[in-house]
Amino acid sequence: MENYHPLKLENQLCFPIYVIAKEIIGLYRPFLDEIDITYSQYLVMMVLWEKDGLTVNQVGEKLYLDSGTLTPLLKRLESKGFVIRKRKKEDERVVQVFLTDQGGNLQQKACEIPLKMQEELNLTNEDLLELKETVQKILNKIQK
Amino acid sequence: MENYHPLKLENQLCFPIYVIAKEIIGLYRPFLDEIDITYSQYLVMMVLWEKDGLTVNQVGEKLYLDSGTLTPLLKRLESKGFVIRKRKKEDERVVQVFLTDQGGNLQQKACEIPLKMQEELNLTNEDLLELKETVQKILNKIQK
DNA sequence: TTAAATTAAATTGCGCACAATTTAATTATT
DNA sequence: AATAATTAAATTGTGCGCAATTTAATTTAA
Repeated sequence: MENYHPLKLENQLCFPIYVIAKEIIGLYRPFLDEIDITYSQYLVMMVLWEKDGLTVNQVGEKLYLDSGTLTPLLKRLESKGFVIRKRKKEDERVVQVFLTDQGGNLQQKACEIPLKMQEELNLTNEDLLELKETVQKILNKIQK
Repeated sequence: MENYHPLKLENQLCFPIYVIAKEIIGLYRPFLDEIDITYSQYLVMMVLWEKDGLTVNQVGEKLYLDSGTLTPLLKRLESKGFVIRKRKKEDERVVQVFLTDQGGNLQQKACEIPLKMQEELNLTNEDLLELKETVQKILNKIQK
């Protein structure tokens, strides 16, 4: 019987998760290219489609991203015309992010993406649910 | 009963995977800082500890990375003294990557990391196995 | 055996992701 | 009211990650 080698790639937990995340994001790419946004930008847009006018901090809390990532990302979304960034009158430190009309309309174009991705992944609902539940369970543990 | 919203963040599959990968890599960081490598560099070192002298292509196949990522990464590992890159005599297009003594010795310093990470994650063996199996299952499906 | 096609790595360019620092505004203290 | 502490975003710097192109070596075909 072979020894257990904790430093072998095949025995790593994080590696397959890291790979699968990259691979799935890669599958998104052709669909997202069509609407001219990246995966990270898509996440930001989803957050704003759910609730418009959030601050940079609030977006970051939902996506686990900091201002070092979000500031330039939001500027790119702004230069594409999907959002505008406005400093709050009551507190000039705070920047709120608002959807433009174009940014709002993008949701209609994006709404086919989840279905297309489901076809792309071609997983059973059980597999999907199992994965989501397991990952969520771990995530909750890590972040407690 | 609420409608199902395919564009809501909470209904995304990839997002929690992407977050969990980032979070776990973040937990590795303090341990990897001690031996002065990044997570990606750690993956490359694990590959080389398993089999020394692989080509850039072979490392890339194992880690799902291309030369655009690996060439600069390997140069950084080389400048730290952990590997050396040598073009093959028989085929000058091919670059082989070899561990230096320092690179080989690093394995002894790294071997406590998996255990420390397991403590950090504080997951039951069942959780770990469940996650790994589910992720591997999906990964196999995606890459067929 | 020269020309064409292929291959491996390197390069270029862009967009994250994050640590650390800076800037500017606000709030809390003295 | 002036100072100190805190806060939000922006900035700086480093290192991926990947698409697209380039360079150089090798192989295949004409």
